[in-house]
Amino acid sequence: MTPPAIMWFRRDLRLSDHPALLAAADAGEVLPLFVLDDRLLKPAGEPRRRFLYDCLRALDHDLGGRLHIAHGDPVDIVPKIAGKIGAGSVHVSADTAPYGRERDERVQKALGDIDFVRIGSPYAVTPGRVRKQDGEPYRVFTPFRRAWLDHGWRKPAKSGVDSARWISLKGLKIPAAKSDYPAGEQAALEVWQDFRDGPLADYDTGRDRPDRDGTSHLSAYLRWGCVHPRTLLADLKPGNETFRSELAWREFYADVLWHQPNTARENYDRKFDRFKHDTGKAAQQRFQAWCEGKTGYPVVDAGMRQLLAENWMHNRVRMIVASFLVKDLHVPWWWGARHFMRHLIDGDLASNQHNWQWVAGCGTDAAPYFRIFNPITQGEKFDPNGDYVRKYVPELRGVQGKTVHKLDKLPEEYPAPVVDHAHERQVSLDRYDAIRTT
DNA sequence: TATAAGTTCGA
DNA sequence: CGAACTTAT
Repeated sequence: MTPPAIMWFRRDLRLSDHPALLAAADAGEVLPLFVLDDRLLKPAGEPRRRFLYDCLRALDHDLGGRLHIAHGDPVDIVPKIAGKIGAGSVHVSADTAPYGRERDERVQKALGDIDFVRIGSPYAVTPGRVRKQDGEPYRVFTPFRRAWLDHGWRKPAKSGVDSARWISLKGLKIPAAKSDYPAGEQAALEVWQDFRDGPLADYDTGRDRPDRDGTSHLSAYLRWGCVHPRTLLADLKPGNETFRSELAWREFYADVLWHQPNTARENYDRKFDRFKHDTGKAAQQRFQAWCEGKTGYPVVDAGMRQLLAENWMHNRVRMIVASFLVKDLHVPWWWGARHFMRHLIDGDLASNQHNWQWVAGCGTDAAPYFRIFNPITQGEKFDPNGDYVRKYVPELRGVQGKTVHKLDKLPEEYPAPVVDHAHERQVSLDRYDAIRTT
């Protein structure tokens, strides 16, 4: 058995916005926001070290957080991490007791009431394991998924033995779409069973409808370690390929970030380093409007307001708002990624940053740059009756049915469009032309 | 996990 | 004439 190493990342949440988070913080002061596999702590070569350094630096510097490390290892890299991140933001709680239950208990006691025990990585297959025959990592999702399936994984551990000990969020209520669903393994399993026996059958199309409840709502549980993906995978049937693929995407992006930790902040496709962004005062104001859900595009605004209200956003809408920020407002993708990480209850560095890169066209296996979402037609297609928009945009509650998507038929108190989509679409295509090398 | 513009085809 | 399909971006 590998010795447990416990790390977590602490960032400054605006706790006043989230009474449930506040209660959890009251219980233990800190929240375990980022948990690493202890194998990454072993001196096993530069790639692992780089992963550790860069993830932590990314989190600390880009997200305004604090790092807190507790461990029993004489791990030689800890001082280096401290040096990288800078004095004052790293607290190391050294504990030299032998590994085992006693040491776990001592560490836990030293760190407060949070039940933080970590076992194993939160992936079916540990990042870095699935490789091409020549040893190189996969850069395209579909072959990765095939190899990942072929690789296989252990059966899930029994409840209460493995996954339940992973991380605990006792007392933490996750403020997501389903109000009042609590944290913890038991709650995660109940959400899973509800989904498995219901919306999963219609997942292919149902997951794209933000006006309905067709997604699994498991993202926060997976991200916080309340449930292990192997538990879900073991429960899936041959017909559930789409949901299995969503889990595969999660593993794929973890693998990509493991191999290239710098891509948490930098373009995976370096050709995009030359891409022209808008970052001046006007762009900052548009970015602000986007953050607040005041762009004048109904689905975009509904999504951004759902994010602020619930710390969660429907996946289809995430794609729409991301496309809008990058391709209609021409803002760097990492601005949007950072905003998401600050607000999403399920925000995961690998999935978040690489899905943003996918939308921006600069990532692994990215969407072709010319795939530009039309925020109006996306709204009409996936929120056909306008129910989603009306739920989150009070100014539009008086507008009937699909009319909420008609920009020229919206009430005066609703913001005018910050930009003209057709024009900005062309601007984006022209800027892409400028960096193309074909 | 796209869109817009153009083309084909049948009612 | 609109739905379905094709194609360039």
